[in-house]
Amino acid sequence: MRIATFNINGVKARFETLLTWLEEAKPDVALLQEIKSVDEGFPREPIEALGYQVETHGQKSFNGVAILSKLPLEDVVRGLPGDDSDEQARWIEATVVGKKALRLCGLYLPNGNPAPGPKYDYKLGWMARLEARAQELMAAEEPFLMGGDYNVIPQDEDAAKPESWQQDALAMPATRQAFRRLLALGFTEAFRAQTQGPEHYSFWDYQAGAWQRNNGIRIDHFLLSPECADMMVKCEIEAAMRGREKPSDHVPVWLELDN
DNA sequence: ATGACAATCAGAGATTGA
Repeated sequence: MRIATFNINGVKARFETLLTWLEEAKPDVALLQEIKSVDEGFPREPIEALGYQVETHGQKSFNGVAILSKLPLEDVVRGLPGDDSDEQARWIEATVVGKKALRLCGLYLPNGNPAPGPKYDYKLGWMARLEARAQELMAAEEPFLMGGDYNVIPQDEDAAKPESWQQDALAMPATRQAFRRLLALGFTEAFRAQTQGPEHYSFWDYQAGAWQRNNGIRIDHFLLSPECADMMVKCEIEAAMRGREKPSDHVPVWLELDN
């Protein structure tokens, strides 16, 4: 099974890009972030026409996540548990039923800038809730993964210019510490399990020719439970998407599982 | 230190993003 995570930066603005990508790349499952659309505004029919089941968790203008799957999805959960007052749409879960059941979690972790401040507090609080939910899922000892835009630069090698991110919410010590705490629950960070070294990025800013200068950061990740990591075949970043017409500022990250 | 770029909502320019 080939699963992709892709922050599309607006499903309306990215509709043609998304549809072409689905037709050509043919993911079995796509975890989408920043759909920036309410559920009723999501272009469900043309995507269903390509053979996908579409499950969305949207909101007006900002955020919003979705799961597209060629195999049936069951037990959809919308919203990250732990704070009923949180109205931001950043989390969706579903079980994809193939030969084995696999729990999928799609996430759009808060940016957190400026830091320090209330937005950074929200980010760290969200990460604490994420850890709690991950711990619950781990306890089930069944295969699951969490994929999405983590807004975390895990290490200096994950940025072309790490010095310029030292004071940024994506790379500050407390952010990296919270990410390490998550990993310490027993996750495999899929990309780094197979590929080492610098110059592997999933985001390039629209500004200042970041793509042309390869001034990128790696912030889109797959975390695999032990039972899921056992099924991993490969994990790759589709960087070429950043050079196409009307690109998102993020590119897809691919995970292939033998399941 | 600031802005560069893009999307959204709205119908200009502020807000958000990373």
